[in-house]
Amino acid sequence: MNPYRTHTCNDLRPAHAGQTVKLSGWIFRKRDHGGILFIDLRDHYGQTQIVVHPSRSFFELLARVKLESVLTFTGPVTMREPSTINAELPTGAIEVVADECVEQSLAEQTPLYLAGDEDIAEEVRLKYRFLDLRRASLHQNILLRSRVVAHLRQKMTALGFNEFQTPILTCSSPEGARDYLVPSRVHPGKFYALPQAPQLFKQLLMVAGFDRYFQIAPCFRDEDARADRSPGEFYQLDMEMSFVTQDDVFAVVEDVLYSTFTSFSKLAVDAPAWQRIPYHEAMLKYGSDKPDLRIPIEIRDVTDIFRGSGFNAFAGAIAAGAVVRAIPVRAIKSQPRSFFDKLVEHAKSLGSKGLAYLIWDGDQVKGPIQKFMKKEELEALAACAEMRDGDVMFFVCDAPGKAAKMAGDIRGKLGRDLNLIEQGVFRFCWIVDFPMYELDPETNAVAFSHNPFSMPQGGMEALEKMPPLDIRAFQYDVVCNGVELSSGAIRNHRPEIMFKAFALAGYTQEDVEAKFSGLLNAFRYGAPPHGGIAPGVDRIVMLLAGAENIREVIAFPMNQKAQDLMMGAPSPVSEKQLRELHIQIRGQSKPAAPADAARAP
RNA sequence: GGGGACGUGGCGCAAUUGGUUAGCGCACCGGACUGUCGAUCCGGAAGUUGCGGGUUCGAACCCCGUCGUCCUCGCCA
Repeated sequence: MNPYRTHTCNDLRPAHAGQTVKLSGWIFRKRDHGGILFIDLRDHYGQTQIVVHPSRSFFELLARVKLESVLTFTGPVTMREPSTINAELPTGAIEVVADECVEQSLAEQTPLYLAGDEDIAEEVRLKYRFLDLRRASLHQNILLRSRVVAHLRQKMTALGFNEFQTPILTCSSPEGARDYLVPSRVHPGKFYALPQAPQLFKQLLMVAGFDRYFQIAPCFRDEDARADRSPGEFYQLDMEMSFVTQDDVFAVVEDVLYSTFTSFSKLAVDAPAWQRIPYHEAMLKYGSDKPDLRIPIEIRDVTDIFRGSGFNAFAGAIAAGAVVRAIPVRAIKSQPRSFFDKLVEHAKSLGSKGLAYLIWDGDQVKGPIQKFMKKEELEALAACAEMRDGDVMFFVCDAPGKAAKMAGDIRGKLGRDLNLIEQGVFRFCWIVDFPMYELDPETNAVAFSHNPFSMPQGGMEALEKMPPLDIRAFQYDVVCNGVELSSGAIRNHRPEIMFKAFALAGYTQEDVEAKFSGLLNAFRYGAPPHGGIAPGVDRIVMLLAGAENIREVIAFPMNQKAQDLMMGAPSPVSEKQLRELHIQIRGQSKPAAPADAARAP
């Protein structure tokens, strides 16, 4: 018989009454009445009340033992008196009367109190992650993640995808984010890089004829953190398919994500097919390429109405190439003056010179810029967003990209501050038709705007005949509630189109050959048209868990500065290790720990 | 690298905005208690207010610097 338990802490019910059982777990809470002691014994599965009578030899030990100690109890399952049944607990109708007690591991006082619901500083939670993970909310989030990953695997396999592993030690990629580098011992001065994504490998698997690839793929990028972006590493449901169009990729992703979201959340989920919003339309209407469609505000372009108007601040800027974006909001005229003032301050903090607005009040239009506007101009503004009594229209004026971004930020802030965000729903959309190229704001040169390996829409003909900035790529994002869940593309599998695409961005054929020889070589021996996408697993689980922060769905996350406070990573290494790797630390920051670190080579 | 918020016993917070011995809840320690389920009651210990400097008769509070955490911008093909 197992020496630790016959049942888990969530197994026992009235039907077990009379049986002698053995339970092991952590002491979650104690209620000591002197003449009787109740212990809530907790394990992964649940909790069970243990009753200890003072006649027992271990009564004194248990009265003093610290919470979170691990113990094993043996005794009979007993029905509780009706008045003492705890309907809140699945095991609340019974209790186990302790006849024997074995201490497995006594705990010191824990640095966080696990039975409470108080907020705890992240630093403490991260340092004692193994304790924080015992708490119900985080424990459940990690379990949810486990079930989601299992579901993704099952679903992908059912759809005919094969799971692969790809190298973790690979080579640095010339484009994209900063790499994590691993020095080579055997090759002085050379480095491996951790993959930012298995992008090239999955394309090579398509060239190898595997047809449908997927992987729950670890990705490593040395970029700074955000609330929805853990530093260092994250996971993607990486997939790639041969002989597909964009529509085929969309169908798979809609199937997988819809089934995942409906399986693991009670919230309403947009049923496929999800709406497709061209990139330019998203930037215009929502001021973002990851719009939160739960916010019922649509931005308008009103440049033409302000062009030549009496409001010189805008009219002058428009003459110099600026645009005006209007953000109409319903029924907020009664907001206090401070609301508007704060919003103006917010706009200034975004880099705007101010934030103009007009208030539709009865049959009048009021507000700081009203006096500059002609009656017909006000009527045109009212018409473009069907302004009615009580509505307010905010205006930003700047260069097109900046104006869109500011308007989008203000749209989001209004949505949050005014509680306009639709609750209880996952709103999905595709952002499609990303531009292939954009102007580098510093050099004013044509540069790739996203993935240089995407197939340009129209292929070679588009590259040869269209103005580069008008060319769109077969590139797409899935967005859910304002969170970018994934990016993907139909790939460019034709070397001659690739050379041309890179040429427009200023790369010679030799550049491309030098940087991407592996992929190019593969494409010279028969490559299938292919495409794919890679939904972010952490973000999917974050949405499903309703978590505000991605660390809430990662068992062992790093902090914002990419440190693991529990393990102490990153850490200094010994001089011996550095020598083996042919590494010498530059500048002031010498490795701290080993005594021999100071000895110069 | 820039901006913002925060930093007070183990944990979460407060301190009438510069004024008595820095207070409260939880956890902890001691005592009481035979039916609780965030037990209750009584008592106790625990603080260089992140650190360093400055202003002041007097600083948790104001100023300068510094460190740390989080949010954000840059960055994330």
